[in-house]
Amino acid sequence: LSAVTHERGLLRIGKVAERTGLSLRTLRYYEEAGLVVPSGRTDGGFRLYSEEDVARLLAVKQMKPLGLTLGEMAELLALLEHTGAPAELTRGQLDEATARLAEYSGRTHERIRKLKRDLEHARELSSQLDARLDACTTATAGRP
Amino acid sequence: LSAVTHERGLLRIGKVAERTGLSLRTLRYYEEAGLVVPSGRTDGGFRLYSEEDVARLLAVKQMKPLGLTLGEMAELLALLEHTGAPAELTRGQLDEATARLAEYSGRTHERIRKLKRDLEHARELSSQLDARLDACTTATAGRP
DNA sequence: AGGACTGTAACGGCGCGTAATAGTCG
DNA sequence: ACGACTATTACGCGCCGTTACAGTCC
Repeated sequence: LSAVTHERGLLRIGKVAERTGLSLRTLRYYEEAGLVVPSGRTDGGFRLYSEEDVARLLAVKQMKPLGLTLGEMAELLALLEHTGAPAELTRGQLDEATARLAEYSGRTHERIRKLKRDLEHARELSSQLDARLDACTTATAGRP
Repeated sequence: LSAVTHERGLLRIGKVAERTGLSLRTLRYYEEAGLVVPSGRTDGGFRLYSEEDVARLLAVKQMKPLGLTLGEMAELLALLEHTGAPAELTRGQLDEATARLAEYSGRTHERIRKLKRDLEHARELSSQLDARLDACTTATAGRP
């Protein structure tokens, strides 16, 4: 069995957690949510992740800032796969996929605007905090 | 009673929700969490918010992007109030407040870095989505 | 008096963290 | 057979959304 997993380059959950920076709990939850389902299991029941699975997990990690639910991320990933070869889709499928992509695109642009606002607010608060911190250390310096 | 609330400019929860953009549920929860407790109540039990309360709520809303818990935001607001007049604090209080402020300042800087990373990732995904969207609409255009 | 508003209480949900317990691997 | 790893189950939390039902205001 070990020979097989090594040949095919399958990883158990611990190594995957190491390489992705995601917790074991998160990996199991992603499977439960249908977001990233490991390609296999050992006879004993251990999850086995392929390199593709890992790539998908990294993609998910990158998508996190978009603020989508896990279900939405699953749909978006599927959408990106399906539209990889648009020629193989029927007219109806292509229209549908395009519409869904457009929606996610819109939400992403909106999210970017929100992130910019958040960053601005964070900067304001940061300078306010630092100013107050200065005032306090100055006040401390002028003590007996 | 109406005369009193109008004289003092006290608002009921609905108007406060309108002006802050926060939901009724959120306002009630913030009170429960000790984050923003309305200055008064009517005899019948309706919450009455002062202009100061509203200002505090808006401050809270601005702080949201920092990713603090409601309890931490409460502490930070209290900290900013207490350090408003550092001269009135004992040496120990000032040291303590300064230390706590420094911690929040550090966390804020960290958060800003994270927001920048998130924004970058969101931009990447956005352009990827838009490119795919282009490919799909182009494919659609070249159909019968 | 009636309609708009507000109160409390309770359940639900997402995205995990955190045990607790038991089984699997090399 | 031993230690390291993993499985499932279940409870908890933060931050609310969402009823359901009852009371308040003008």
